[in-house]
Amino acid sequence: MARVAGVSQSTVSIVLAGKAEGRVKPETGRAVREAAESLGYRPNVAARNLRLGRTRTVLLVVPTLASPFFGAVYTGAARDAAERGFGVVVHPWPDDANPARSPVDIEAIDGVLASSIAGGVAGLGDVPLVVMDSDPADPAPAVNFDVTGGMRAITAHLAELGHRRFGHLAAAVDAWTFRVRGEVLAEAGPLIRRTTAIDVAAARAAALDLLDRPDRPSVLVCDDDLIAAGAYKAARTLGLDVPGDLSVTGFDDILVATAVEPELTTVRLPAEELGAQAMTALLECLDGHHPPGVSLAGELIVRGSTAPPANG
Amino acid sequence: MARVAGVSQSTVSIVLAGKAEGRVKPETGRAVREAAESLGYRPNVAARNLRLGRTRTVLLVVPTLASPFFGAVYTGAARDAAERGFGVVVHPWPDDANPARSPVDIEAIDGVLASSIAGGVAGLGDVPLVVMDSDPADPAPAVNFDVTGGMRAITAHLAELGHRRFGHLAAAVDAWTFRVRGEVLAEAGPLIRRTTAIDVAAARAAALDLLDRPDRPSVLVCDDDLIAAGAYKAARTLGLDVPGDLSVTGFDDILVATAVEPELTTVRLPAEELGAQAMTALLECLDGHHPPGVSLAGELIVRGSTAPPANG
DNA sequence: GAGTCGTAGTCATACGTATCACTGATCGGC
DNA sequence: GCCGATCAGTGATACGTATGACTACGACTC
Repeated sequence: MARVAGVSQSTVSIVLAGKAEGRVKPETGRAVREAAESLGYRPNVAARNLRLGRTRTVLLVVPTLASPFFGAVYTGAARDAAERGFGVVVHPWPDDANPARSPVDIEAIDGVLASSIAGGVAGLGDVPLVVMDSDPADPAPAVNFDVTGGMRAITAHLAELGHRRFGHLAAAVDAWTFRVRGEVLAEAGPLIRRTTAIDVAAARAAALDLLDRPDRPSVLVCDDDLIAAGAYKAARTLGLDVPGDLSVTGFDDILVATAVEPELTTVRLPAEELGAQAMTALLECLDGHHPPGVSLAGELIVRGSTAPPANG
Repeated sequence: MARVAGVSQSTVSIVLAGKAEGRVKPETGRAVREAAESLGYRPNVAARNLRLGRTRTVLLVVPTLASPFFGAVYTGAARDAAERGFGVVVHPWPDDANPARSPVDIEAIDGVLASSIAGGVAGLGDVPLVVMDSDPADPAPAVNFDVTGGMRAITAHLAELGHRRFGHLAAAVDAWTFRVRGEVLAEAGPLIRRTTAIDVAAARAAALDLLDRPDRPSVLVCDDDLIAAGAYKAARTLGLDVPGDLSVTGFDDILVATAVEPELTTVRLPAEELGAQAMTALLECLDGHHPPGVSLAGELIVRGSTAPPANG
């Protein structure tokens, strides 16, 4: 390669690293790039990584990718990273994973972007870390959704419609984002609550539990759109019309929200934006800065699943 | 590290690479591993990659990760790869991506696993390649679903119920898997067809087109579960009951299939299995073998969206 | 004309691993 | 007691890059 261009290997390195400014004559630089192009030459990544001790790769830790939500987080993060020449390796961290076993080559990673919903990011050593959906008490830099605001928008909407007493289908996941939902809802008024896995069938069973009683609530507030889909099924089982006899709200605005009938009133969380902002923050950390925490607003999307309660 | 263990760097390398058999005394090996453990030492990946000229990393090319289907493919592939000490980097290839621009460091990749639905895998150079959902005429080793069998199961089920004339909501994607669906359906009997994007709203519009006519079909066969969700909405708009007035079938059995009401009759495609088998085949290729093509059977799942036609 | 400075590029080296060729030591066989 | 063989481990080297130190050369200053 260097021979073809008629220069030394050093010069090739300088030019292709984009550091030619003021150190290499423009025409020499051009000759190098042309030679590289014609030979299809690309610098060896492994050698570069070895020399620099950095890999321009960050790790994304999420509970699973078999969820369009985290797929969107990945998409946003990867786009943002690519713009700065970074790659993203994703590490799904299912509930049943053994946290002690880290199948990831931490040595090959410059930083970590973790969803707090994922089990553990402990034991990853001392790499720069940005957390998504994290407890604000967490010392690590964080990029969060304004879950409080989103939940308040829901309760305000429901109060305006005339609902006074809420049923809450809470996700049985120990994460800050779900705790906040519960707290905001509890502030808003009296409620009855049931926890459930984030799963249509489980949510249906939990919803039946809440609905099949004399004092049943006029609305089911669900921690997740999938749970809301389960609530729909429970309503149908009991012969309740949504939203005539029962209002339902979700959270996230995933695909399912518009696939069901009636379409779901929910809060849209900008998942791609979350990934992108979190990646931006992480890359700031890698540059030695200390980016401020970010809070992304959700947006209440009123669709057909909410209406005034039947009994006024 | 070598100093702590009291041996040379060579020996450390041999032990930690797992090649100690017959070359290093068991107790020496144990001492090395203990020293590594206590120091938290892990071999440098970049140096290993440089030395070996391989990275133990493969690239997965899919159209998007914001779909649980490809998320599942990833999950299966990653699990299978991890068992053999390989990592997976995923490269979403959206329709609007510029195929000429390959943002991936091909130099850092040992092989490629590509969904034929993804735009282009051309220009990736001469790396080993396994294709999923590929045209059987494609020379590359392939791992496919038995789409033909799945589609025949659907037509057989519908014929048995008494349906004679099909409406087909076809995905407007130029890929083998969708072409086959169309061909099998055309063999099965007379049909009217409309293409649509794989999107609830677009599918609803296409379905309205098929249904709002005097000779409307008694069943809508959809290339994808999401399209079926759109068909549901069209039916509701027209006041048609599913499955009383109109049967609907999907394909894939994604989450949406059980979130809608009535739950969808569809063909379950083992997406994780696809990813895993394809990865197995790719790793075979990397070992210099030529694995045979694989065809994975789908399974007809009869749920509540199909019934005999109204007019008998 | 000697000294200084800037420009354009080269040289040598180090990153941490895997592996080939090699060395001592121990041992069995005759 | 000497030879060959086996065992257990070491030494030296190369992978391809980035970079600090260095050189060659001309221009400019006084």
